[in-house]
Amino acid sequence: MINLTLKQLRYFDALARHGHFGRAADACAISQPALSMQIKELEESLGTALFERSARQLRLTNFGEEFASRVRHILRSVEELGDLARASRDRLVGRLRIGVIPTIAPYMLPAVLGNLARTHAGLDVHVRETTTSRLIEELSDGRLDAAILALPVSESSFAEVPLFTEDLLLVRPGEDAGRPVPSLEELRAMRLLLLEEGHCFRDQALSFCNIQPGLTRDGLDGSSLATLVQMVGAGIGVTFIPEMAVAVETRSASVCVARFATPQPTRTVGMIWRKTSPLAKQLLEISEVVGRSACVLREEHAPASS
Amino acid sequence: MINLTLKQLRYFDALARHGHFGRAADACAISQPALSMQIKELEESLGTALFERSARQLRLTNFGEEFASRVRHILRSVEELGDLARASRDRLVGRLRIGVIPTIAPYMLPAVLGNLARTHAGLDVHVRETTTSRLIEELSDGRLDAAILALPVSESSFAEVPLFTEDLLLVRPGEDAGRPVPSLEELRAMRLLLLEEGHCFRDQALSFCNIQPGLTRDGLDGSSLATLVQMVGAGIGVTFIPEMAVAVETRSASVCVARFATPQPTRTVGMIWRKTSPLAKQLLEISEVVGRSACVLREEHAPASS
DNA sequence: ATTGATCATAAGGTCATCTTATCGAAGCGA
DNA sequence: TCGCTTCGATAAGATGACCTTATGATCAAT
Repeated sequence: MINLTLKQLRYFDALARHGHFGRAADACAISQPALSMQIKELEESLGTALFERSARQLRLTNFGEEFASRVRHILRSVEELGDLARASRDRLVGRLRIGVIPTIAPYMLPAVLGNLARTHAGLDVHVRETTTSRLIEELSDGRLDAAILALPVSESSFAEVPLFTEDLLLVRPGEDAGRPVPSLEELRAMRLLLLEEGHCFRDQALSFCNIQPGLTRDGLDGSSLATLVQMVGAGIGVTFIPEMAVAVETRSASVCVARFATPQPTRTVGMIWRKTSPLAKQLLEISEVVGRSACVLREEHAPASS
Repeated sequence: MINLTLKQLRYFDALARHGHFGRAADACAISQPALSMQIKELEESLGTALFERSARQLRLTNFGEEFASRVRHILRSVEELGDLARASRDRLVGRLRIGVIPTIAPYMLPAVLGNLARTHAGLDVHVRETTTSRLIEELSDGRLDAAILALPVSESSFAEVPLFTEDLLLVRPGEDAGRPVPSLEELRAMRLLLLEEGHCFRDQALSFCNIQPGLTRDGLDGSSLATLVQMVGAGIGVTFIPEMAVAVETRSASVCVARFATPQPTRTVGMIWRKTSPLAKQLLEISEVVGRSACVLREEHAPASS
């Protein structure tokens, strides 16, 4: 097989343009013999003459003409590789695949996406909403670049950045407004509506109540916080929601939201990515944007601390 | 400026395809460290990571994906350069610009072009018809690849190949048929019709008659052999034509053609090209095709020797 | 804890490529 | 016709790019 080098093509291009070994060599910042030799080698490896050397003039052969036009195209493409690298070196650009768990996505994404669009124009954000375990799996094998979920994740291969910690609040039917916040024992006696298995938020609620994950009493699992809140509004039971969901979810339901006595249940929302990700630096930046978006969100909508 | 090498791009492509340093190195027939180093250097010169290296897996970065697709395109283009060279190395292909003088072109070209089309399919022949001096000029500065004309040309920078030598015949009005062929003295007394200045055939005729080129007596120069023959048919005078023109030019005119006594006037038709032309080898081939075309032509149509 | 897999690093040798110096051919002017 | 100049090719030596083998580091799996 022929083994051309870009160097040869660059020299050839210069010679084709200048039509003069000496000047072309200058243009390439090499000596004339070096250029002569490379051109000779190029012609030998092609098995064809590219130039016709007469005493006074240097001319491209028929084949050389065609060759030159292709070579120019190739050299341009190679230059573009460099441009592409330069462009993507500084700012994060292109596709960013980010996963978010369902108890965060609907509340944070609008603000986050809005802010990212402003701070990282040209970033093409793809969002995937699913459970923590799936996010971790997809992150691991490169189908995602980052994930926003409840910490801790404790995977040593991931970098973990906490964004903020928020309280979990109790949602009761509207008529319970004003009643004292139940103690843990009272809570355990109430009908607690939970998300389906697999949602970390379910586990967090159970953990707060000191209930073994296996020992849930009924099949009244909801597939989203919205569903749970609506069920609460219908008087079926009580549930938890995180602060960030309060404004959205309790607006249109006849429920009331109460803050637990300290120690309140909380969850820490954070962002994770593969430690090996070359986007690490930019992801840290992005995590700040995300964090700020979320704080604003929480402070605007959460009920005052009790 | 960035200085990429094709080698790096080839290695990168292999690594992108295999996703494994060891196997990619095998595919490139080099050792794994050699590949590692080239990839590292490539990434450094780009200033961006192309791969994300985790313990177990090798993955292209976002940028790497885009880079890979462009690199593949470039590598394909480079391969095509090789193909192009291989294709044009063997058979002469592409444009061939050939010049022919006007006293040859109309008679030889039909046969020559036909034969070339058969023997050198894919050859795109461009014909230019003009005087010897212009042909030489255009050949010199590369606007033509070869020329067919009357030898000798005596330019040391040209290769000269004689194709054949043909006799020049006398064309007289039809009623002169059967009359003895005039001697040189008688000929000089007759009204000799000639081509315009610049045509070598004019000079050849004058030279045969031993007339100084400056001393032509009247303004009855024709711009083509056809014109001259028609004028002879009209009884205005006599003229010469080369054997190859006899069949074409005397068919439709009331003229008769006579062969001179030996030593007959002759002209040698040949082909020339720049000695430095890389087409030299193929041009020699072509000159044979041309020569054969012309011989057949002459033998078919010329009147028998007296 | 050990082993195996995998990629990075190190050290040394080889070959490609560069440089300077020089040659050879050809055009050009005296 | 004889230098003189220009231009590309060639030669020889120096440098550096690149490859190889050997080894290190890391991480996962046993």
